[in-house]
Amino acid sequence: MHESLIKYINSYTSTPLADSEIELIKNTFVHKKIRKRQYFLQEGQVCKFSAFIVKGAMRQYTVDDKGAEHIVRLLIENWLAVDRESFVMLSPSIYNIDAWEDTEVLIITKPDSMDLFNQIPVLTEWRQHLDELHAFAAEKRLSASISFSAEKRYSDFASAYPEFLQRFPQHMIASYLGITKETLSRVRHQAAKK
Amino acid sequence: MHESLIKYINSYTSTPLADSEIELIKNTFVHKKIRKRQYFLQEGQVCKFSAFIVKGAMRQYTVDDKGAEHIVRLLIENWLAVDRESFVMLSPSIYNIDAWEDTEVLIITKPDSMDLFNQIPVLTEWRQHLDELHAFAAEKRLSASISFSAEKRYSDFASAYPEFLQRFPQHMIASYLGITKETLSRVRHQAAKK
DNA sequence: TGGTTCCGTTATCATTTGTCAATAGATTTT
DNA sequence: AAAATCTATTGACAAATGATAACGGAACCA
Repeated sequence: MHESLIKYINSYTSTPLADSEIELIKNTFVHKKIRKRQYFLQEGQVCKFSAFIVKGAMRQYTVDDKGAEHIVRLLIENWLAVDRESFVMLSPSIYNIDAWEDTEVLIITKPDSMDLFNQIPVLTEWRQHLDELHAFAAEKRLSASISFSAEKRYSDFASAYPEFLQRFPQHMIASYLGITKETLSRVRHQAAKK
Repeated sequence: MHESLIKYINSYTSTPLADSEIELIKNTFVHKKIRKRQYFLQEGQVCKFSAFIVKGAMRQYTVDDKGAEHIVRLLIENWLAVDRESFVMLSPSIYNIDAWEDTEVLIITKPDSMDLFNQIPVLTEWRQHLDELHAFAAEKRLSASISFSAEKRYSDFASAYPEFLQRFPQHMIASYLGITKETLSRVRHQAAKK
């Protein structure tokens, strides 16, 4: 169950985890199943857990005054589902996170994660690396959102994350790109003609 | 010259820097002046320096096929001017960074910064904190860009960063928000009537 | 199996935003 | 001081995107 997490951590650290460290990780991360459409986090709650996705697919979104959903992140295996600001600051979250497929996660609380980082220093490397990747991706997405047309954003997304197109319905992709599902449908129609 | 950097670091760490550590920092960060309109980084170059802005204002932007600039970040005192991906990965940057006001910065290379982080462990705390703030801000900006109208994005920006309105011309604010200067002018006109 | 919801597409029309052009005042340069 | 450049605004028109409604088919549920 924890193998994919261990493997994932090892792929980002200079020295592999020792057996004792692996034990510690296994004892700290708790396995949990989240069924399709079930919430992992609801707006207004403090995000008490960070969830490593072992299997499945989730989405993180806000809901506006008119009840419309705006998806800020789509998540699959090997990603962390968490509202980082709420998790770190203990502030109420503005996001909802729920499962789109039946999902299995490994969850950890903030205090447990702090202990774990203290006991396994090499994890700090892992976190730094993740932070960097996260920052790179955020920068690119931001740059795309202010610079590119809907069509270009979609084609970039489709080539960067082809598996997402298979696993999430189009109206969620549209929301993630900041356009309506009708616009996405038209954009795809245009693109197909070329 | 380095006082603002020292002060800034101390404000994010649990224990203040020792005198010897401060000396080390002063000897590692190099002071540099960048005149208005002078480049700190040009597209295609590797970003060899990270620059802490002591005084002044800068902007980071891409240039598209048609020669239009798209500003991804506006920077003032106490911010870091750097293309993080290029700095870390040694890859050619897709960004330009130049000074909008006459600017004074403290610059450091990647190797020097790695040495410094090894010699002053408490700096890791500082970096983690900055990474978190950076991630929070990126999340919010992204969420705004897919969810809100131009008018709402502008008013949010204006209340979050009022000093930027004073220091950067409107067409740069517009570019940062992902709209044209004409649209921003109209949006402001509308807002003023209310 | 029959009904219900979900999903994607299409059409029409409205709204927002972009493009292009002209203008006027500030600022900078020569 | 004159010329050139930069900045912000405005108008007319075009293009992109959103809103609403209708439709058929697929998936899901009872």
